[in-house]
Amino acid sequence: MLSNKLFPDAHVLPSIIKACAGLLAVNIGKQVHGFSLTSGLSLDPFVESSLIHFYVKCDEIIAAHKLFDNMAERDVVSWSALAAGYARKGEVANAKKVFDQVQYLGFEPNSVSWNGMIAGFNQSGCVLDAVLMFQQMHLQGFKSDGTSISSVLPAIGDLGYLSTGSQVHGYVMKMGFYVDKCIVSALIDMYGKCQCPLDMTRVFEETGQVDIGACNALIAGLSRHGLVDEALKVFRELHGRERELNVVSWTSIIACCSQHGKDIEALELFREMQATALMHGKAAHCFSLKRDITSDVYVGSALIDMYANCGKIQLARSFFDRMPIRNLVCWNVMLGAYAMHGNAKEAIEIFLWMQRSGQKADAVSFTSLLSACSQSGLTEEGRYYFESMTKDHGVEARLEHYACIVSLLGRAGKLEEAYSMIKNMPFEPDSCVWGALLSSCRLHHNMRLGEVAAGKLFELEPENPGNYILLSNIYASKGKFKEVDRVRDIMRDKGLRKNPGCSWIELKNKVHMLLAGDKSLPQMSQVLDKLDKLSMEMKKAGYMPNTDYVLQDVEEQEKEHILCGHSEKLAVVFGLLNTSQGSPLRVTKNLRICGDCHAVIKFISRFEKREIFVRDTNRYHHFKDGDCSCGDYW
DNA sequence: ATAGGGTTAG
Repeated sequence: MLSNKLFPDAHVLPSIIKACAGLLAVNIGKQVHGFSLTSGLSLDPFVESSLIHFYVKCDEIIAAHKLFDNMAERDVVSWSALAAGYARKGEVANAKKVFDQVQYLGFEPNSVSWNGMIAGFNQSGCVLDAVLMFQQMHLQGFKSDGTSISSVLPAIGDLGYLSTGSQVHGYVMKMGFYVDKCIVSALIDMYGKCQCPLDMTRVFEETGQVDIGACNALIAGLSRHGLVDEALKVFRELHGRERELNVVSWTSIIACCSQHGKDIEALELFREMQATALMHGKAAHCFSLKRDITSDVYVGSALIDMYANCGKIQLARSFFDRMPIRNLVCWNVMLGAYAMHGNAKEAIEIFLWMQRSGQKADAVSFTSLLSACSQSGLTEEGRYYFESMTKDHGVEARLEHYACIVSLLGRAGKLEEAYSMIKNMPFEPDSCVWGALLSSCRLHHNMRLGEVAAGKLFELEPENPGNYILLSNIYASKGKFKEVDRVRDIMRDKGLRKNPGCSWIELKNKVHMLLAGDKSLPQMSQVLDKLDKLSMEMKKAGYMPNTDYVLQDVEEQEKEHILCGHSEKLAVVFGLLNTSQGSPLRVTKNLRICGDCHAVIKFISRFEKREIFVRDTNRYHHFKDGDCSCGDYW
């Protein structure tokens, strides 16, 4: 238009601004705002309210409010947009104040006003306020329409309000809303979240139609209940009918597999998706190229997570720094990344930055923050944030937070304090909390509390071999071999075996799996030779094998263990033999790294001049020049 | 003519 020397007027501008809001094109939108100011078109009420909405969508509530304050006349639309904006930000008090003001000034809130509030509260996770808004709407005599219903259902699901959900379901039937695809999907989602997989399936079957949204909701719901095979079946049926699978279908099923340990299936589905997507041709390809997809909040968050999981924490951070927009997930992923690497100082730095940016922290943020403090021994900082969480941030402590704080105190040797923390918890401690205490008792050789924790764990999860092993380790470290045997007997009677240790290493695009005492590896004799040579060098350097950890491997497998060593050691040496001098090694282990292996790998990193990354179930260990990033605090 | 609200995944 401009290059044709045509001047935009007050009719076309709102559409342009709406498009900017839809694309979250912040900079272009601001340019259009500038244009409307210089041209005088900003005085038009339509232009003004579309601009308010634009700023609300781009999460710039302050800019939206400033605009609102300068308006000549304010109508229902502008009031509602502002109220919804505060709801989106999770500023509940402000949202309600502005919303009440609409009625106080004599305006009638319409369905868009109500629905905007419900949707806004939903987006900021204020799900209880979303449901209350819905109920208030009814109390004031407003009938909910399809939009209100599909907005409120996910909130009801998050809260697990099954009876409210069923009431809404009844209302849906009465009003004939079953034809609305969004509502059907939302109902399936709600029953899934309310632990009712049967009602979920019933709704899906009752509606008869195979809508893609409903299928996707069903797949997600089945996945939530661990019904992976059923989810795959629904997906395959959908796929087989040559129906249009959308990106949500693929994402749901891939997530379902990767969240339930089917990593290979997840990767295969991903490949299959790419092959299918190729058929959609150039249009999709051009779209993803033109749009810098790595800066999308979701893609970006996943990339940060992936690089952090692969040990490339600096790369993860540089992606994070370049994100144009960051949402809660994005911040939490970065916090979690630092927690996994035990970088508590950086985690705290990110947390403070998050506060300055106006992003509210949630329960997940604090889990990472506390876990980071616990990993690094920042005991006082961890205590401070645990208190501040409820007091200053309004986040109620959950089980996982107690598990973190117990582990924080326990690692620091404050076992009695950790125990009294458990005793004073406002709810029943679960296996994670007791497990944190037991691990700490193992670390500090505390038999008395170790027995208490183990006793609880044997009730809570009698089939988990890890707890028996930990208790027997405590006994072994105290020389109480009778008790060691007693625990071993219990394990044998229950038919439990120690989970086999297993490590992975990726070499030349192939993942190699190594088991403790594995003989199937073709290069095993070379690996053992190398290990022998390294042991000799280590002894020359004054290294003493840690018998504390050898004691955990009594019984038949003992000989193999001593001969072949633990899987992480094998994987590291296997990596040494198959990579060029000086290149880094990355190993993943299915259990926590063993203390003896930890010492050996420290030595190897210096002697062989290699950077070695080992990820265990708990965190990353980054070995370099004979030291580990964990500072031996673990 | 022009502005404001919805489901499923990460």
